Amino acid sequence: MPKVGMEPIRKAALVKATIVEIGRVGSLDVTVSQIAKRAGMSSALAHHYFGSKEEMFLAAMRHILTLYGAEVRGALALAQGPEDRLRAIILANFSPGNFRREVVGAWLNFWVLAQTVPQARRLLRVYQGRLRSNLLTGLRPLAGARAEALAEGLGAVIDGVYLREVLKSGAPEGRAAADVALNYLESQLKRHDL
Amino acid sequence: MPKVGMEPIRKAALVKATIVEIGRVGSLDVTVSQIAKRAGMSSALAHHYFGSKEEMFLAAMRHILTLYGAEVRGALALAQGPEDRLRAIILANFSPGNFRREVVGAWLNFWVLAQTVPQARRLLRVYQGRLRSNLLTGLRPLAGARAEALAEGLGAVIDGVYLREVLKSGAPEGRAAADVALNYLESQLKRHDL
DNA sequence: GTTTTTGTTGATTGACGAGTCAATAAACTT
DNA sequence: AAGTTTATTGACTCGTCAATCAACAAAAAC
Repeated sequence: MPKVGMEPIRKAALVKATIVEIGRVGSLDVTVSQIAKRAGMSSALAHHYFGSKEEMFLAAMRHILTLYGAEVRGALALAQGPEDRLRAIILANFSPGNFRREVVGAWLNFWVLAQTVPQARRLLRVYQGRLRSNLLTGLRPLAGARAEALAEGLGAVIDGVYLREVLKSGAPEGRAAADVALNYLESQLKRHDL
Repeated sequence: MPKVGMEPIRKAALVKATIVEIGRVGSLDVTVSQIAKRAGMSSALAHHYFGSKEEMFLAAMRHILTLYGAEVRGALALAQGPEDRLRAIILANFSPGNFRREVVGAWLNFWVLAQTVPQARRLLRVYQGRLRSNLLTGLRPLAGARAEALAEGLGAVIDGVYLREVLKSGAPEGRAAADVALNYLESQLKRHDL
């Protein structure tokens, strides 16, 4: 019963299913059939809408980045003043959502893909740029000329802490992870006074 | 011309070829045939010696960790006093060798694998444990009770900076990356005085 | 000098998977 | 009502690849 206007619905379902499957398997070694099945359609239809598996992966990443961006934006909307903004950004980066198996799987594989697939690299650059500029608006009033270097460092710390947290055994503790990054920030800002 | 005592030679060649191929392709999507060909033998022989592809991957990781361990040990041997030790460890982590395409590919995929393959996770734990204990012997005299937390943080910073550095476009600057980590250390130690 | 162990590979198996195609059908257009 | 667009899938193609096997050869052991 072909209803018209299915395209966006199907695409959304496929994107979601792609993320879930990557999380389930832990790698990009998922078949289009698996994804399509989870999304409740035939693999032929998946190909019809996305053309190729790689397109599906890229769409999935775009979706992850969209969610991430929305979360950060939401957190920033409530923040008052530079310190609070920075705090909000860091906490958003370690929110529970980012520790869901699917999201973790997506990020790790995203990094692998960014090595070789230009599209993926571009997306990663978007994420890094956004984070950087968000951090900068918070840092400039507090650190002046050192803001640039600090944003760089904080970005790296956030990624590193996240990586450690998701690869340790046991349930990830987002709050503890965020504290490491917050601590970095605090100590760097204190140092500025010297 | 079957010479006896080939096993270690063949295995070493396969491990090396595995690492090179992973680096070339940028993912674990390498075939046993590709690896065997690069190592100058038939794929059947590769299976003969390693049994399965996964075994090859794990052997390759063990090799990477061995090289890494040797480099750190070598750097530590020359270091005098805690500050110098810490400095040596950080610099070793950002040595040119760690930025070779093959090594980068191995690490990124290693992280992906650690999500799901227990053996890989165990190996990663070995690396983290070694780094942690190395850092601790340097940190304890300088930071006392805060040594543990600092080692944790420094480990994360090292991973994060490395990740950023290898994923940026353009040739990686190991020295600049190391400076971020050194800077973190310095600022955390200064803070201790307050 | 025969048997066993070690090294080696071409050929094969068996399975799986990405992407295509032809066909079916409902819904819009004119 | 005829034609076009959109939705949908089962069947198929074509390729790949991990793993196995049978066979051959040299060395070592007995």
